[in-house]
Amino acid sequence: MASKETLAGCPVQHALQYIGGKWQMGILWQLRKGALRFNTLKDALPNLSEKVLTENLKFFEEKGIVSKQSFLSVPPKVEYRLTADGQDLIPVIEKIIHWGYAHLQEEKVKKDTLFTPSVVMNELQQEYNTVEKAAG
Amino acid sequence: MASKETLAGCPVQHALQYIGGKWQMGILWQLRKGALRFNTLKDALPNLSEKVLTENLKFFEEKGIVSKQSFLSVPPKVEYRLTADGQDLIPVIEKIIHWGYAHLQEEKVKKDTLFTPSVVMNELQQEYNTVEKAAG
DNA sequence: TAATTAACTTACCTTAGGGTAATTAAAGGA
DNA sequence: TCCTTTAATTACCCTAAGGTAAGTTAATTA
Repeated sequence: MASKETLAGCPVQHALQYIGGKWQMGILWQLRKGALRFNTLKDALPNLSEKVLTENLKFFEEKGIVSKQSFLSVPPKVEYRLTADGQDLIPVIEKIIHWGYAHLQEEKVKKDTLFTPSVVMNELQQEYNTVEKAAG
Repeated sequence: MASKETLAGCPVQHALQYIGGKWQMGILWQLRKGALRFNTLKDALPNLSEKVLTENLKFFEEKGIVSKQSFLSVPPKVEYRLTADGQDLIPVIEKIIHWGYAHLQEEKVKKDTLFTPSVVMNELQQEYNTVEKAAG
């Protein structure tokens, strides 16, 4: 996540530092409601490895998007939460998720449209009926 | 741009196909007002190479985000424009640019804040006074 | 005849993001 | 004594995105 330092003069490139990575939006989205522990976060995002999660959290922390709270205990307990700047990203991510959701449905419906369009629609709506499941 | 086919079931990953690339938002943003020729697009986005522009336009076309119109002439003339689906992405990109712009200013101001905060602010506002310049 | 033009294509290289798997710390429990 | 737990770190590897530079096309123009 070192190359993300460059081209900071452009709003687009700047924003891309925080949302362009494969797991970045997923992580931030999970944190939108409050603090989460490392493993909770990890479990919420299947296929996300510990290494990548650590990397991303460290980057977010350095950039002031996420804050970290370590409890001195054994085994360790660490909580992550969004800073004010991080919170500002949530509506942005929300908009992206909405677009993705809408056009994902569109795509799936196009493929099956010759068969059972309404059935497909219902399946999709059940599958994605909560925004909870939208990121990850 | 081949790996972007995978993980299509997640709205976030789906959207990332179209906005996660270094130049994707810049290209789409330039096209927001109407058709542009290949070289016009290229000139509007400094440091974007022809190869990468071609790759991205081809991808967008395959995905139905951008449409292409070739005029049979020598030298060739080709125009690109957003499809309806592509247009849907503009408000999303707009939101991203707004966030990037705001937090870019914040960052720069933090660095120089001990010296001439109001001067810095003015410079920044002049530098970025048009949304035109926001993407690229 | 040679140069210019627009929109590519091709070949090559570099890098960084991400994946996999093993290892670490210290305390408490079986 | 060994295992478990949590939050990392470390050492790899692989791939794809992107950068660089040169070549291609065919008609027009100097």
